[in-house]
Amino acid sequence: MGKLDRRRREILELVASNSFMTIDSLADHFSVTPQTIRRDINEMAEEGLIARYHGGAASVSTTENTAYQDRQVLNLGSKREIAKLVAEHIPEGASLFINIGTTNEEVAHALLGHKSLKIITNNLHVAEICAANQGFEVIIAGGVVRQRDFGVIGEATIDFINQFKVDYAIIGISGVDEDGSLMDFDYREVRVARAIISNARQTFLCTDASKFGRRAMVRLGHLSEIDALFTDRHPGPVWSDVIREADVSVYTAN
Amino acid sequence: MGKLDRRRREILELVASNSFMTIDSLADHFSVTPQTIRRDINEMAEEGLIARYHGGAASVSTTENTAYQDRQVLNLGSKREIAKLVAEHIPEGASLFINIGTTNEEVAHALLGHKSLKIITNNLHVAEICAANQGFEVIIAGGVVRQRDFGVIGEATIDFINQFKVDYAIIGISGVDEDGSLMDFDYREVRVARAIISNARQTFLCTDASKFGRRAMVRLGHLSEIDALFTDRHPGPVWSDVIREADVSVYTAN
DNA sequence: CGGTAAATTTTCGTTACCGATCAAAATGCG
DNA sequence: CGCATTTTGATCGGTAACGAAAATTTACCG
Repeated sequence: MGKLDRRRREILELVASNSFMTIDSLADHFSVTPQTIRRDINEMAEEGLIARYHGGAASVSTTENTAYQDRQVLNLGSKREIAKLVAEHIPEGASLFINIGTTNEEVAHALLGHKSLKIITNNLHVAEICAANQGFEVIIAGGVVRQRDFGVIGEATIDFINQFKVDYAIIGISGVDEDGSLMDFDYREVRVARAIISNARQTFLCTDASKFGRRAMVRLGHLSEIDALFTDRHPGPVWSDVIREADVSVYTAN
Repeated sequence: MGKLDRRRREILELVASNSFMTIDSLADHFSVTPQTIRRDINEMAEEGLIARYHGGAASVSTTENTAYQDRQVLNLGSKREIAKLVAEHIPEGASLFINIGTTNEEVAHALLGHKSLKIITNNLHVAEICAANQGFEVIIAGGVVRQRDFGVIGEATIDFINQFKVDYAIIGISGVDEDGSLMDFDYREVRVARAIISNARQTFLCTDASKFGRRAMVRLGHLSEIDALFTDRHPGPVWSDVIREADVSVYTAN
């Protein structure tokens, strides 16, 4: 293999892992002139290996599920802040369940600052995020993968979860009714969530305030089964009474 | 929320899902002048939300596991070709096991062209890739997630896999000895692979020719247990005899 | 060692993008 | 409605990146 092939292969790697590389930074990296890099990436762009842009090159997006990625960015700011708050309440060395939801994926990110945790999840993304930390023991629940949000559901999943008993359950939700009922759309996911709650010593509900008042079909449980609610702002006066009666600690980010 | 906030949020989404966006394409998309887009992305770049480059903006890489991503691009070309070849030998409607390995992840990509498949895997990435296809039923095996390659391993994984019996096993490997022994580095992964092979009617070994002669510690099995070998070029004369004796069909890409 | 081809650097005129500035338009608010 | 503020558009000189082509170096092979 020639030096040229090796360089082009490495360019491909660099562009792939940084998503964008300037001509100049590549020229520096290989100690060649920008011209040489231009020739490389122009030819690679013709082969469709990378995408050429003015000033550099980007990886050609091979990603299948853009719909999900788009949804994931919605309300990203508040989700991040909620996640940070939750992470501050999880002690080092704890064991956790984390279920489905984009907010929970942000929680997983926020938890990466911890040294040592034991995490059991039915969310493919959470498993993948947490696996990055050497100090974590990550366990994925087996079962059918739901296409919509990469959640794992089904009877096998419930059986799997029932094998464990952990310190904290991190739960997301699709909606909260005026009477404090926690609601979701998929009864299979609800059954998994119930198994998670009943096998955890404490349950944290993580959801942005917009979910309060949102309608969903399947009843998951009630606020009184929750120990703490983490949200971006207080959900509003309608829920003040039911939250107080349910004896839920409320933590608001910001 | 103002029109400006909405536009910036959407810019963030577009940049995130396309990894790079030019000023002009964004200006077209929002029907504003490039100046306006420049202002937007310059300010967002100051906040650290995106990365500014000459001619456009790229997503700031939040990715944790660059080491794995780098490795994944190695030999990408031949892996893709092997994967394509494998996909051509899998009939519509079949049920499959797919285990760990970057080549197998490419197989998962290649299989997306199929309409309907039932896929059971202990590889987080394969599950995620296959979940994109509405016609697929994807099942992830439960167990401990290995940090190195997002494989799921352990006793629970073996039990889970033993629940199924499928048409095809798609198997990757770390090395093949001169005597035809299939070798791997992790005995826990080997035990999962053995469970997969014994619960499949046919086994396909997918590996590039560079693995032939590579050393590894744990014996997984022997070429004679394999029905077909998919590779990028014939492994060489040293293996000709053992392959013939093992009665393995060899398919070489290109 | 010499000759040939491939790869890289150098040079230079051209094009595309940039930021600053100011004017125009939209928006918000009493 | 009218004023203040924010947001957007237009202009322009300056700079960075571009491709083409020639010159130079490197790699290869007998």
